[in-house]
Amino acid sequence: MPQKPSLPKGTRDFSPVEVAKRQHIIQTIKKHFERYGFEPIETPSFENSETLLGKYGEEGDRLIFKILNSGDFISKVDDVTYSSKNSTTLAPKITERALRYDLTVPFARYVVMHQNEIAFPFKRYQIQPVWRADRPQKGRFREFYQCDADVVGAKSLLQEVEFVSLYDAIFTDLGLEGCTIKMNNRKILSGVAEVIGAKHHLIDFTVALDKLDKIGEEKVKAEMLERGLSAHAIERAAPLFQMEGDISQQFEQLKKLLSESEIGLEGVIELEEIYNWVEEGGLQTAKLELDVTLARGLNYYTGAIFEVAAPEGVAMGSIGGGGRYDDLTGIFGLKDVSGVGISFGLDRIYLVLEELGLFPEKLTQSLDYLCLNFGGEAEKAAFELVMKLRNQGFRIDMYPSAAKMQKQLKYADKRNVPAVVFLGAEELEKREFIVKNMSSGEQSVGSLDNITATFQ
RNA sequence: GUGGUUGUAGCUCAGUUGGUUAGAGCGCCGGAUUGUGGUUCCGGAGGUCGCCGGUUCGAACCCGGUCUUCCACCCCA
Repeated sequence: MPQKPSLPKGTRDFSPVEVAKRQHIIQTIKKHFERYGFEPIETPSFENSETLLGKYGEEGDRLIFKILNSGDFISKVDDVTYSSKNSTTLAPKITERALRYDLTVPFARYVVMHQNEIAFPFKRYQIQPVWRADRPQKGRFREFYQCDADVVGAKSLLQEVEFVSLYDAIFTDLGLEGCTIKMNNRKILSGVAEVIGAKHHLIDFTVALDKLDKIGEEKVKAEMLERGLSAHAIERAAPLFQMEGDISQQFEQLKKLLSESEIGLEGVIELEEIYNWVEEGGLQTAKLELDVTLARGLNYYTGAIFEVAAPEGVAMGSIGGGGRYDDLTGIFGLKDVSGVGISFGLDRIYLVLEELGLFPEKLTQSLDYLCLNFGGEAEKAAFELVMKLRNQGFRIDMYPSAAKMQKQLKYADKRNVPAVVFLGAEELEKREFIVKNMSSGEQSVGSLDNITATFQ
């Protein structure tokens, strides 16, 4: 009995139209990456487990897909480990490889391994799928694409400015106007933790703060208490909950709050400089905002942090993120290489563009013309015409058999062909053909002896 | 990983307190129309009701398990 086929949780098939739409996004992103001087690389879909494990925190490790060793791997495990039934000690012995979890850590590995061939600063982009053993939800999949651009070996804040501009250029080109680029700085978060006397609770402090827009001030404070912060510390952090005014006023409020913290002030000054640079150049459609509660994906960021939110009214998690990480390659033994990068979430951008109806109509057209088939001598003449037009670069297909016209036209309809070509016995006799526009219904006559007069 | 939710035709969904042969709309195929599609009319095909097991004379419906979907946590693109 044949089994019913199914797809693993969190994965999807893509139809021709969906692939065309995804390619449209990818092509747009690539075009702008290259315009800004980034070069493409690719890395394997799986890495050695030790390359990935421990880089994303405990939570991240849990979400990494581990690949079972091949061969008789159980017999190689010692009895103590085997009988302990402890996944954390057993797993490393039977899974020596794992699917990549993002593109940044494999990139860091790449940089370290190829450091002698690379001309620094190295600007690379990478568009490949990543895998996470997460529980799927809307816009969260177990297999999804990331589109990353990073620069390593350049400490200048000019890099951050370029990335903001790149975000703006790409989202504008995709027709996705009104995106918000939220910006924060790890140094500000560290500084705040320092001045409120919660230096050792930095992570607890930021994780709770990050939820401000979602659960509100009271609940955030409650969570901070629960996470071990003192009431006094929370009280001192009050100005964070009351940031107001335009961005430069917010910078002033932060400076006041952080006046005792060298690192905190440094963070504010960095963002201020980025902001001033961006202001000078101007953005096309995106808005750059300061968001001191932004703290996600904090694991390896050390400086600026970015996150992009879709235009208002679209319920979707962030569609892009990034930041500066000063010592990512350090874990692989290469010190003092500063890096900064951004990422685009292809799958989420797709969902947003779909929801807003922003995909160009043209993408659903896979053919410029369909040539009908009337059989006999006309079929040969039609095939000849089709081949000539293909050689000229047109996307043209010929119906493979002399089926009823009704059927052939219905097929043209379904394929969303803008125009069909008729070349039957009647036309052949006069050395002609007819071109019918499928949306207007208009027909025009062309000459077989001068096809370029019709097709150009 | 925790708690909840969902699954019936290709798609969107009905289906009464458990009771003969499980329905609709859209789509699909054929005809009206042998050289003109997207409109209309007529006809037709298509389902082991997610899967496995249990209760019952009898299960789409009740119970258990499992997979899937979506949601809230966790975390994140």
